Amino acid sequence: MPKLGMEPIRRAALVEATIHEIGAAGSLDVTVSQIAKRAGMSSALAHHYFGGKEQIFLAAMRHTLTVYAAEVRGALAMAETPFERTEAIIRAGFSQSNFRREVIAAWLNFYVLAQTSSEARRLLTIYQRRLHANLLFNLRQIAPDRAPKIAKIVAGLIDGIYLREALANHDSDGNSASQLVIHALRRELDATE
Amino acid sequence: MPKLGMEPIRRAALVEATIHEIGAAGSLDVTVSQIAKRAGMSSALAHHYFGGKEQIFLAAMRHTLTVYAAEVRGALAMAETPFERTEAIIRAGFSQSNFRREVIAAWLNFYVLAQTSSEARRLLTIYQRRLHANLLFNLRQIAPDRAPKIAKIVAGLIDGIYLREALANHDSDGNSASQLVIHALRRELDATE
DNA sequence: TTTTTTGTTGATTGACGAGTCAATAAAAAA
DNA sequence: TTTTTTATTGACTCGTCAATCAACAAAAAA
Repeated sequence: MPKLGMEPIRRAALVEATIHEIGAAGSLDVTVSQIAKRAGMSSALAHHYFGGKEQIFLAAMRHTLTVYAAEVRGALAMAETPFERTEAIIRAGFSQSNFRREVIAAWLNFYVLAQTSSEARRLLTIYQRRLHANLLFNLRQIAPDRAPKIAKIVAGLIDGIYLREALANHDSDGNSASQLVIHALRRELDATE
Repeated sequence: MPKLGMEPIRRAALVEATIHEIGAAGSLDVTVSQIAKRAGMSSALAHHYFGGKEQIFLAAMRHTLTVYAAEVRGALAMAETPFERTEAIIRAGFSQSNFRREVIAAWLNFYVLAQTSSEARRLLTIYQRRLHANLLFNLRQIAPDRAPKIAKIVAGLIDGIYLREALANHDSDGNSASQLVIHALRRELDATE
């Protein structure tokens, strides 16, 4: 029954299944068989298309990053002023979708993997640079000289508050998280020195 | 050759070895045999004293937290004013020792484990609460009403900047990291509203 | 001295899992 | 029509590893 052109479909299904399985396990401790089963194929086929486990993981990470980037772009498109755009970037980081179990698991395990996998670290660096560049570009139009420092603070706050919120015992509240970061941003911008 | 009173010695050796092995692997993907070997005993003995793998991990996490808490206490003891004490807490979070490979690995994997292990989550909550309470106590003496919000921001910044610095490509610079957080803290305190 | 407690390990069990391979089948190209 | 390319899997290999157990040794208690 081989229908041609299956490759992209299979790959997408595997990526999707990987993200789900990692979310369910909370770790990278998932077997290729589990992933393949959820994606509706044999583990041999998963190996055939991706070569190995780590490459499947990296594809899943790449996908998570891509989705996140798209979300940021979407939010940016709706904003007018540099301040609004900065706000939009912050809010995008705390959107509901980023607090889904699978996404949280993806990020946490991404960090762990970044210690030892150079490809994972490369991807993480891309995320960090992109976030920083986005913030910097908009902040420069508000406070040119202080922009670099403010960008670092906002970026750090986004990551840090996200981490705390993601692992908190109560349900994560993206809204109050955003508000907190935006508050700190205002403080920085209001200072006149 | 059984010398009595070995238990605490063995346990300590296993905890130490676990932290080293996790640091070397970057993940929790280390075998009990590896740990036991580094600690100079058979894997059977490790099981004998700890019961299982997860309990060995948790003991290692507890130890990491304990060391960190001691460091904070030490730094606090040398500070006089509430502001200095707040500064001390921040600096303790970015001390050299916290940027050692094993410590970074311990924290990152701790976060991952906190998703699924209720004991790991409990420990993490203790860390978060303690940090927050420490900051709050000192900030209350400077800006009573704004203290809660400022504490959240500082705590978030500590975690977030640490994460970025720990996974950065360059060598981690605890000093500039502390400076950044302290700068943000000043901004909050200088605001008069 | 006999018994119990504490320390210790080699050997084993039982399970699981990554990656390979040969074989099958259908579509497309020659 | 023959051949090549693409899709697909069951079965298998080789390895690993957590956890258990029987057994041995020495100190302490009875």
